[in-house]
This record gives sequence, structure tokens and C-alpha cells, in this order.
Amino acid sequence: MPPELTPEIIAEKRKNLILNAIGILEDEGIDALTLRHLAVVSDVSRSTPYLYFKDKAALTDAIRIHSLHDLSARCKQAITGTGMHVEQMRLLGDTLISFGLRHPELYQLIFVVGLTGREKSKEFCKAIDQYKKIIEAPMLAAYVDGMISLPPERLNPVLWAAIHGMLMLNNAGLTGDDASFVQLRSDIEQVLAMGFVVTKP
Amino acid sequence: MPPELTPEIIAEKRKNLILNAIGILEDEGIDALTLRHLAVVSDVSRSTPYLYFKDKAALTDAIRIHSLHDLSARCKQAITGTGMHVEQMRLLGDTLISFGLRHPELYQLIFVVGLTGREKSKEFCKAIDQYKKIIEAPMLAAYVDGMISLPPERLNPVLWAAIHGMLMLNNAGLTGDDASFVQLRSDIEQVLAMGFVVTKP
DNA sequence: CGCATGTTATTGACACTGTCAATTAACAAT
DNA sequence: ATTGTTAATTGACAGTGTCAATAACATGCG
Repeated sequence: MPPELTPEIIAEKRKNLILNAIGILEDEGIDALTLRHLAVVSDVSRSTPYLYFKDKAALTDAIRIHSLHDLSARCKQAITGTGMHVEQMRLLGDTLISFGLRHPELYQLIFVVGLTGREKSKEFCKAIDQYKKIIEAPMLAAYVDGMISLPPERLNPVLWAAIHGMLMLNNAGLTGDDASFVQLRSDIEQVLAMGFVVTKP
Repeated sequence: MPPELTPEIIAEKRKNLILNAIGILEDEGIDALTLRHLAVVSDVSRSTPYLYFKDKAALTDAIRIHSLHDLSARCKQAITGTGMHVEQMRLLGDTLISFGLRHPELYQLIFVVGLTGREKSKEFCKAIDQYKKIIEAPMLAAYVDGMISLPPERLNPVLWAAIHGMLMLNNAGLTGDDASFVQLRSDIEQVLAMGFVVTKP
């Protein structure tokens, strides 16, 4: 008979590898994220990760999914405490921007598909859908309240693109110094708001 | 004495390697862009590229710079023929979007610094500055004409972030099908325009 | 013409990486 | 204690970036 390896234990070991991989990514950069290095850091043998991940792309995919769930949780928490829909929208934007600024390497790994592996996995798409659902809820409420002029399925891509672009440019060092980024952030907020927020008559 | 290798010939061989590298990138993807493969395609020996590029990062940097010059040239050409500044702004946006859609791998290599190598080179920064200067010229003209409400150094980052984000999301397959992208593109244009275009009184 | 010289290009070699087959170690049930 | 199944390790191989050692080679001088 096999040793007692419950699915829970397997899942825990898997999660441990994922967390160690994220640690490497954030501390030493994407180039240091190698399966062998992960094995050393995790104090396991060279090919043990292959027991939990089919290949390297599967590992990075798992990192993406884990991090998306984490981000979703942060978003949920960010909007508890206020019921004002437009305020919630701002809080969600802040959460994403803050995440992108604090975890640049991780952010890039998550959202720049094609950095590793070409096509999105089923689970990744599910995690994205979950995240989008959380984001779009306050937007839907604000829309039915008549506060904004575009429905969520049209407004969210606009806001997402603006924030994503700002973060990616900043990540690439193309937004100048910190002051420039702050200015950009405020300008984007203002320009966008003027573009879709319904002004009271 | 050395063999007759004029700087022109050296530059030509170098450019040839760059063009071949771009060909590999666009035809076979970023993973196929390897120095050894480039050598085979270019019909030279394994380490000949090292005579022209210090290391792989120098090669990708050269690709970036070459492509930025190419993009700048396209932009210059796009706005010849009309003197209407706001129309020129639209044409420049179309040029960038069209470039990003037609050359996704190349676009990502250029603008996602950190994909290869960590810090920007001097020459890359110069090419970026050149490009920005071309982009911002019509915006400055439109600003002094009173057509738009933000000066170029503030408006350009906003527009750039929006377009960059849209292209990167699309590149990652996060903008849905083609129809969704078209919708997003038009929504962004509209929302942004409402945010900064001065409406005639 | 033949040789020295400095330059260009190729090959050899090394450390890494992803990956998997072959092998060993661990352990529950008998 | 034996055994059979499974977890985990080691061996091995093809690629990759990189550079030192080597060859090829056009030119200038004797």
C-alpha cells in the first residue's frame, strides 16, 4: 500500500513550492526563477517539482493563479466598509495599482501572458473571470444608479487598460521619476472620470 | 594589416544580424530567438554574433533601438499630408496601435523592458526620446491652439498608457474576441477625448 | 614571392537549464 | 520481516549563453 499521502498534504507541498517560487521571483528577479534553484530553496531534490508541476510553464501558471486569488481577496477586503459604489471603484483601482507597484515582477508574470507559455490555461481564465466579477460589481451598481455612463463590460476594459498601461510603463521605467508617475496617476484619474462619470444636472 | 573591413561593412553585417533576429522573433516567437539559432539562420558560426553584440542583452537592445527608429519613421510619414493637429494626433495613435497589432512579439520586446535585461541603455533612451518628440509635436501645437486642455508632457503619458495597456492586454488575450477589442478601442478614444478635448463654446 | 602581423571567424569547452528515464528510499499492509 | 506500491533522487541528454583557444586570412614588409 502507498504511504499516507492525503490530497491535503500534496496540496500543501504544492503550495509551498509556489510560495517559494514567488519568493524567488520577488527577491531575485525573474531570471533567478529556475526549477533547480526552486528545488534548492525548497530543500528538495532537483526534479521533485516535476511531481507537482508538469513543466515550468505549469509552475508559472500556478503562480499566476495563486496570485490572482490573492489579488481578488485583497480587492474584496478593500471594498468592505463602504457601500458607495463610485468610492468602491476608486478603492479597487487603488488596490490594483498598489499591488502592481509593490510587486512589479509578480505583476508582470501574472498579466503578461507570453512571457512564459503561449496560451492561457483553463484555471487561469477562471481566476481572471473571478477577479473581473469582483471588479465589475460596483461598476454595475454605479451604472444602474446612473452615476456612470458606460456599462461594466465596456467601462472595465477601459479602466483596466489605462491602469495596466500605466503600471507596465512604470515597470519599464518609461514614466520618468516618482513625481511624474504621481502626476500621471492623477491625470489618468481625472481624464477618465471626466470621460464617463455622469455629472449631476 | 587587417582585412578591409570598413565601418560601413561592419554596420551592414550588424544590421543583417538584427534583421534576421527580428525575423526569427516574428516568425517563430521569442523563445526561438536564441543566439545559436540566429547564427544558423544568418549562416555564420556559433559565436560570430559576439563580434557585433557584447551579449544577448545587447542584441535585444539593438533590436529595440532599430525598431523604435522604424516606428518613428512610420509616425513621421503618417502625419505628412495633413496639418490639422488633432487629426495628426489620431493618426499617430492609429500608427502605434497598428504597429502593436501587426507585430505583437516585437512590440512586447521593445516596450516591456525587464523581459530581457534590467536597465535601459543610453541609446534606447535616446530612441525613446526621439519617438516621444515626434508624438508630442502635434499635441503641443493643439495645446497652444487651445484645442486640448493638457500640455503634451502631461497628456502624452495618459494617451500612451491607455494605448499601451490596451495593446498589452490584447497581446495577453485578455480583451476577448476581435469585436471586443474594436469596441474597447472606440470606447477608449471616446472616453479620453471627452476627458481632455476642449469643446467649442 | 614568402613571411610576419593583426584582425576576423570558428571550434572547444564549461556552467547552467529544462526534462525525463532509471533507480533508490520510504512506508503501509500482510 | 517481506513485499509491493509510491515518493523522491540521481543519471543522463539536448540546448543555451559565454568565452578562451585556435584557425583562417588579407595585407604590408623584406
